[in-house]
Amino acid sequence: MDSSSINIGGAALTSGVSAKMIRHYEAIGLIPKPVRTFSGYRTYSDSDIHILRFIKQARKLGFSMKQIAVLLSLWQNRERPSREVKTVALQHIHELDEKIIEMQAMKGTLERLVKHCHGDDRPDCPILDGLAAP
Amino acid sequence: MDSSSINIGGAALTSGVSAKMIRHYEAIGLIPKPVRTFSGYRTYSDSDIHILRFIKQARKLGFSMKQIAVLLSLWQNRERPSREVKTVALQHIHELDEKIIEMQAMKGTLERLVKHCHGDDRPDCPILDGLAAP
DNA sequence: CTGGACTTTCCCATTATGGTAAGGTTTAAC
DNA sequence: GTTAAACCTTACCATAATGGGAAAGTCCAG
Repeated sequence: MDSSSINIGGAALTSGVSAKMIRHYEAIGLIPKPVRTFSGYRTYSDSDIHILRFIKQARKLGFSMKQIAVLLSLWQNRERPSREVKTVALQHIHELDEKIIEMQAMKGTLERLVKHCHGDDRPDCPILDGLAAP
Repeated sequence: MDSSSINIGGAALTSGVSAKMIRHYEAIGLIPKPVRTFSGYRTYSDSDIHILRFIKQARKLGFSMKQIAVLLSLWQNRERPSREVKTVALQHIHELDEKIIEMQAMKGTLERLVKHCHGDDRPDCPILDGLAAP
């Protein structure tokens, strides 16, 4: 056996991607089908691990699987224009921004309601009032 | 017919909750089963609409369905201690905060990477490098 | 050679929402 | 009075990314 060839469990450990998700990424065509042993076990090379690490990192930064598919193909294409990579990243930053702003608005509204709620045994509650009358 | 009794379409229009979701809320037991006409059409009263509006507003503030179930029962209980409502709201604010912080961290990392990427025809790209080497 | 740790595939669950299809009902227009 | 549009019903499927579990096969160390 090639010493750099490992089972899915080892690939999960060294890449930080769960075995479950490695199989899933394979099923949706995000990663190439790995070589199988005679008995059907998947075996992963260093290059496979590298790909998994890339995916893991992109997930940590919140990229969607579709965006990651694009990033992966750009990563593997030596001729890519960095412009295309930057476009994907900028778009994702924009999405993050919109979600952050939306959540901050929710938080602001809630904090306003909470501030006026006694939060004791009494039943009157500006929070419920605020939900009932928008 | 009671003039304040409307079909699911009218309930959707006046509450802002889609007919699809009204049926769904009924299916999961979040709202009471509405009266049906002889032919099986759901009919909604003013009080039903009021409930739907409450749910709609809570969703706009990002509460989960489970939290909304709690809020609804507190809303309908005249004896509730406002403390319990406040607890739910504070917990949700906390969740929002954690998500906001996480997304801001992602955004910060991405902005750092993007700043160093030329974004032109050249293939070298610090964004891809950053994803490949965490 | 046996038991434990691993692997395989398959199915189900999550969250909240939407789409579609096949069929019944109501209503307004002719 | 009939018909067509606009509504309603249920049932199933889909989304995004992840985890859980079962049943069965494989590998290795004692």
